[in-house]
Amino acid sequence: MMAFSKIEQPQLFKQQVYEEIKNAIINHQILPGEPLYERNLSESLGISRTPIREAIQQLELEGWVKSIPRKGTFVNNISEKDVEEVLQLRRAIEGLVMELLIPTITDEQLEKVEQIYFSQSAQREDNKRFIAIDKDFHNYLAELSGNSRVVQLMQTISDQMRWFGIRALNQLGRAEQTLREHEMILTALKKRDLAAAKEAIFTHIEHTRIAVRKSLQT
Amino acid sequence: MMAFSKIEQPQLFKQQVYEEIKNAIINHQILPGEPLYERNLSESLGISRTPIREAIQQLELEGWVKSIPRKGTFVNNISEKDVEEVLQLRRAIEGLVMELLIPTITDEQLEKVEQIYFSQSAQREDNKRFIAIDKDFHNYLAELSGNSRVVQLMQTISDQMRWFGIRALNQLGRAEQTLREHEMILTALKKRDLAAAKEAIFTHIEHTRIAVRKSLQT
DNA sequence: CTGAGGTATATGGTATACCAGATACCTCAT
DNA sequence: ATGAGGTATCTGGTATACCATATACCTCAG
Repeated sequence: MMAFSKIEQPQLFKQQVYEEIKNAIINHQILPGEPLYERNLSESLGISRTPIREAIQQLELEGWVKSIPRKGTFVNNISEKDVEEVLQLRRAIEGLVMELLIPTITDEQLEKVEQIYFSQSAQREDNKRFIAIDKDFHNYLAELSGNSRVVQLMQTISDQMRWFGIRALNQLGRAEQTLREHEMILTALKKRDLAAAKEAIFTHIEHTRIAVRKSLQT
Repeated sequence: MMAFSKIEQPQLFKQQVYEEIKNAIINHQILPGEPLYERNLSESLGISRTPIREAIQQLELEGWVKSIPRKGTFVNNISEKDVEEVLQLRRAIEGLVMELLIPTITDEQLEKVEQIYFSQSAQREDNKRFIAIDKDFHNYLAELSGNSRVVQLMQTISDQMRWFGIRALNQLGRAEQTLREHEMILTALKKRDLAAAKEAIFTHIEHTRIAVRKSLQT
């Protein structure tokens, strides 16, 4: 018998629409306050309203848009409060990740973390890739926590960070600072030193907070 | 001009259906593995499939059910892993709540916490009400954090706790222990003592974990 | 000119029709 | 008896039709 590869079921429309719109929001192609009309999207994408409604609902549950019955759905604003909230949450979650991580991390996993760190270092000139790898770094650590709810939460947090933080890296020296801080985390992990790891991640988040706030004021 | 009261817009079907099904799951009227067929629900509830689909999607995003394309959607199981995951998350979130809470809590708010504590104490014989007030206690603390994302997360966590923990309270003396632990938290809050508050909440969660695990084994 | 009230036309909410994949069962050649 | 293959009938996915509300604009009496 031939070696057939498993046929994967086709991706549902609603999932594709969800990704598409979310990316458009994160990349600031759709701005806060702008409407998302179902019929409009339906025509643009060449599909019916049903999958679009479902994609929009998911976006609303994740806080990207706000739907007002019989008026429309609109992209939410980013306030300074949002930044504070997300970063407070991130601090707690990544602290937890460190606690769960340290007792179980293997040498192979540490190597992979280091590898991500190196590839990020190599891309320090390319802002977009740098940010993509930054996300990988934090999400991989979340995966190593072994807690699927934490992984999911961290993904949402990463997306929101990308949304309002994409310009924070343009600040002079922020990329280098990020790399130094990631290195601190990596070093602490290698030693399996929980206190140092938590301190390193907290410092990193605090500096990120400052950078993001600065970028919002401009 | 007469004093008219504002007309509130009617609740959407999908929201009602969502509540209904979620409660049925939490109260173990629908058991893990059981199917939720759209047409079936549609007939039972006397409405069309559209709002039902949207309610089911929300339930899926929150992890209550799993939808398999063209097969059906089924109530998820509760594994010990789920208990661990939720309680790990809860520990991190409620720890954060304490950190955010202590510097800002007012005397009036403290009084309200105490009031909730008293009313829970008064209902120690009525399991159902006791659990409802327990939820109020923790959710109110979350509100005082001033972080809306934390509030929402805590609500989801509370629901899941209710789902797999409803029998934990049947254990001998668990209600009294819960009350003592809540009192510890309250005392620490009154002193604005962060370290003591965190220790108290961590102890409470750890004991809850043990009780829930025991109740799952029976 | 002004503004109350009608009206056309947006919107999302809901109901319904139809499609394709999944499944169980039946049929029938072996 | 058995099992391959057809078939009826489940399922969710998608498209479409229709409804009520919300809104902007128009009309016309004053």
